[in-house]
Amino acid sequence: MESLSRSEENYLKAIFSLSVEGETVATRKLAQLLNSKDSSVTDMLKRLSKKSLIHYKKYHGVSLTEKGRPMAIKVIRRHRLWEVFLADKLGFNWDQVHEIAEQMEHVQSEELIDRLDSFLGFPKIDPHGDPIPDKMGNIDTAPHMLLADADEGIQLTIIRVKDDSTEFLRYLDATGISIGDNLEVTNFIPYDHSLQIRFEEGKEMHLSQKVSENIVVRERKN
Amino acid sequence: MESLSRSEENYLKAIFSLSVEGETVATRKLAQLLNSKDSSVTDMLKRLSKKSLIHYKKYHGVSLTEKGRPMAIKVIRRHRLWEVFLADKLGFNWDQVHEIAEQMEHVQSEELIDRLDSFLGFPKIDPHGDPIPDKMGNIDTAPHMLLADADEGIQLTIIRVKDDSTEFLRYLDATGISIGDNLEVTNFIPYDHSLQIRFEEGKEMHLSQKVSENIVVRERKN
DNA sequence: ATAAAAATTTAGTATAGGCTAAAAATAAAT
DNA sequence: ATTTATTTTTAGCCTATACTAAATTTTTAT
Repeated sequence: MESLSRSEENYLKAIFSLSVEGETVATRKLAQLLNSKDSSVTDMLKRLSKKSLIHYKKYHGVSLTEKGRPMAIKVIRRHRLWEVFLADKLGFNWDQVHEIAEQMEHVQSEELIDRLDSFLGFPKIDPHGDPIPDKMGNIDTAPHMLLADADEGIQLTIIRVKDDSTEFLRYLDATGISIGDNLEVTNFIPYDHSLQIRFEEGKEMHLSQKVSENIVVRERKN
Repeated sequence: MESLSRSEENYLKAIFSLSVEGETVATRKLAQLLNSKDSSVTDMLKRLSKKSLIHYKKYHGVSLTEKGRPMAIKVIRRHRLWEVFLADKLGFNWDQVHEIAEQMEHVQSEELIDRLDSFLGFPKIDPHGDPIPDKMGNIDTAPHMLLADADEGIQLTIIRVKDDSTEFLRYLDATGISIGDNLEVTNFIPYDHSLQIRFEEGKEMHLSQKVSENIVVRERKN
């Protein structure tokens, strides 16, 4: 039950979000995501390993342990709940909430988060569409894919974005793309991997590979 | 505009709250309030002095500069607004809010605090009765005194508490003493500096010196 | 006005967490 | 199967912040 430092929490969160079932997370990827140097990451990995929060074998990347995973999920739960608070209660735009939530997520109080959850009406997703883990650490993982990987002609719904950066979200706002929009890919252009899409209401649009790789969709049931 | 570390903010806040017009704050008092060693305080005082946030002359205590004072007030504003949020919106008791607000007060975002202020309806006081500085740093300083210093027979209103600790606040809850209560001192006992008080509704009570020194009152106008 | 007590500062040390540059291990390419 | 490129780790260093013990200054008491 010892509590973690801000840095340790950030590392766990980063490891969790880079984790893919069965694979291990590379030092370099972590350094990239955390904006720090590979050598600094190695240092911290050793510390986390000593605390049994991660599995670490020199030169072979890391994964969360049974002890570390729930702690990572807690940080993510806090982050996403605060994002909902900022957007729903304080009226922040979805491109502003991430940065502030990065700070709020480190406030330590289990009761605070439970009360916040209740105050917000037990939201299931944050403003970017990411699922919010419940108190027990259960996290919704409905089938989904990147818009970039969708086949032509399939009916899709945008369920979330992968990139939470201000720049990307402002771009989506500017082009009128939102969570919940229904659309289909009408044409995949192999040359630059860009896509032609058509929204339910008929509007058509052209998206670069980079954009379509940061939009998460699910097949529309019905 | 460079922003301060958590530690620096805590020091400024502590200096502010120990400051008395015209006097200087002693190293030892700060160490006491911050739960750290005199020598650690000396170190930090030098750093704050180098940043021109405090006036510091070796062996003679410190005071805030024109640059440091508004920064201290900002931290206090954040702290008290979060306390209101925790109590009014999340339903925390007044004895629980201080500790959590100690963490939330360090979240850096001017816009966050302004929006929070508005969301809360621009409250004037926090759950302990302490005045909340406005956006410009103006802080209400109406005449007030300690209950311990009040003369017998004067009509008083409890406007705040000096000690925010869980123990003290639980004691007040248990004895039914709240902000806003009207009372008068009926008898001062010189032997142990304790007081006999009578509430407006007639209830009488005996208070130790320690308790009466942590209750702030004003003379009841009318 | 000194001596004793109290407060403060200095000197030296520790820890968390980050960095650079060099060394070592792994992966990729001929 | 070597060589080359990439990734990762090690070694050594730095800053912020705290600590202990010793030295110094100020205050208090005789």
